[in-house]
Amino acid sequence: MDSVHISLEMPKSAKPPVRETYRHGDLRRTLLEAGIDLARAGGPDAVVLREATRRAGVAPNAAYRHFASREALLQAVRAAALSAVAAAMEAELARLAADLPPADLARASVRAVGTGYLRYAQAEPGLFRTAFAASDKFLKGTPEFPTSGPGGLNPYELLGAALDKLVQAGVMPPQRRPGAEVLAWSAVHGLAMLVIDGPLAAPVGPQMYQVGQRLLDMVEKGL
Amino acid sequence: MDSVHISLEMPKSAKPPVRETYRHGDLRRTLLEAGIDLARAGGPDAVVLREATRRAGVAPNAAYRHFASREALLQAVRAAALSAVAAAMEAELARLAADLPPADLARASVRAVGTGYLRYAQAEPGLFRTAFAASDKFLKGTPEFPTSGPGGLNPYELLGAALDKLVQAGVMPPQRRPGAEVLAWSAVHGLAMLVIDGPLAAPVGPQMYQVGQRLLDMVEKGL
DNA sequence: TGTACATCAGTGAACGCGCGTTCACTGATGTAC
DNA sequence: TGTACATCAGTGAACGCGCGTTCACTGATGTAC
Repeated sequence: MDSVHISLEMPKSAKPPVRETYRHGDLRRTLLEAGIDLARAGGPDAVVLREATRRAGVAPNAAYRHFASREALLQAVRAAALSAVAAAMEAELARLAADLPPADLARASVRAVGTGYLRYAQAEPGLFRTAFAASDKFLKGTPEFPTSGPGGLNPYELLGAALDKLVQAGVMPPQRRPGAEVLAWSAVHGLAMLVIDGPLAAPVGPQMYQVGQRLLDMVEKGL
Repeated sequence: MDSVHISLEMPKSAKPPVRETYRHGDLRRTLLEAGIDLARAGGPDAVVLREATRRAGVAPNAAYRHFASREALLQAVRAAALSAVAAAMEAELARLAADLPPADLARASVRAVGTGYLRYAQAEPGLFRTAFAASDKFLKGTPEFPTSGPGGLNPYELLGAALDKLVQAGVMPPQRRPGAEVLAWSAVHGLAMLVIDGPLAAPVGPQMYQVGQRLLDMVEKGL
C-alpha cells in the first residue's frame, strides 16, 4: 500500500510544486519556462495553460495575473523559440573565419544562417514547430518578449543581412536581391518541416546535415 | 420568443440531418466527405469525429461502424487530400504541349509538378496542411483510401517521374538524380507552408504565383 | 520606529464546453429453407 | 412465395477527461504618515 502511494507521487517529485511562501517570486518567468518545456516536448498544441500552472505549483487561474490568455502565453513561447533560432544562426556565423575573402565570407554567411536554422529544427523540433506554426503570422516580438538573438536581429533579419553581404561582395547582382529571403527561406524551411516530423523523417532524417548542405548548394547556385 | 427559437435552429438547416430511412445508405462516404469539409475549413485539428457525425445526421458512435477511431478517419481524409494534390499536379502536366523538344518538356514537367503543388496549397490550404501535417509520416495510401491521382501516381511519385525525365533528356547528370526529390520538394513545400498560413502570408501571398515561378527557376538552376 | 492601509499576487471553487469512446440496445436487410 | 433467422448498421445514454476562463476571496508586501 505504502509503496503504491509513494510511486504514485513520485513522478511529480522532480520539481516539487510545493512552495513555502505565499507569493511565488517570479511566476511570469516560471510559467514561460513551463510553456517552453511543453512546446519543446509537443509543439504549439502542447502549450496548455493548466499544465503550465500545474508545473509551476500554482492554481490554474494564477496565470491570468501574468498572461491575458492561453494565446498570450503561447505568443511569449513563440518569441522565445524565435530568439533561440536566431541564437543558433549566430552560433554558426561565429564559427566562420573572419579572414576569408569577402565573396567567400558572404557565401559562407548565407550557408551559416541556413545551417543554423536546420540545426535548430533538428535539435528542437517542438520549439521549431512552435516558432513557425501555421497561425504564426508575425515574426516581430515585443519589448518584453523579443524574437531576436544576442546580436539583436531576429532570424529573418539575420538572413537578410547575410544576403546583403552577398550583394556587397559582388556575388549576387543587386537586381536579384529583392525577394531573395523568401526563396532561401522556403528551401530550408521546407526541408526542416518535411524532416523533423513529416514524411521525410525516416528516409532523410539521419543524413539531415548532408542533405541540408546539398540543399544549400542548390540555393547558392540558384539564387 | 418564437423568432429567437427559429433563429437558433436555422444555422444547421443548410443540410438537414433528418433521415427518413433507419439505415443511412452510405455513411462511410458521407463521414469521409464531412471530414474533408472540416479539414478544408480548419486543417487536421478540425477533423473531429463528433462533428462529422453531426453533419451526417447520425449518432456520434455510428462512426465506429466505419472507422476504428478518429485517427482512422483523419488518415482517410489525408489520403483524399494527397490524391487531390496529385490531381492538381496532373492537371498542370496535362497543359504542357506534347510536341516540345524532350529537354524542354522535361524541364517543363518538373515546373508543372511544382506549380500544381503550389496551386493546390493556395487553393486548399486546410487540406494541404492536412495532407502534410506534422505527424504524417507516410504518403502511402491503402487500396480503399489511395493517395494517387487519376493517373495512378501519388505526388511524390509524380515528382520522381518528372525528375527521371530530366535525366533521360540529358538535362540532369545521372549522378545528381538520387535525392533530387528531397531538394525540389523542400523548396516548394517551404514556400507553401510559409505562405498559406504563416509569416509570409501577408507579404508574399498575393504574388504567390510569380514568387513560385521564381522559386522554380532557382530549383531548376540549382539542381 | 511603528502603524494603517492600499495594492496586488495568489487561492478555491465552479462554470460550461466538447471531445473520444464504450455499453447494451433496436430496427432494417438479406439469405436459407 | 413465404417465413425464420442471422447479420449488422444504426440508436440512446452515459463515462471520464481536460480544457480555458470567471468569480469572490485572502494573505503578503510595500508605502505614507
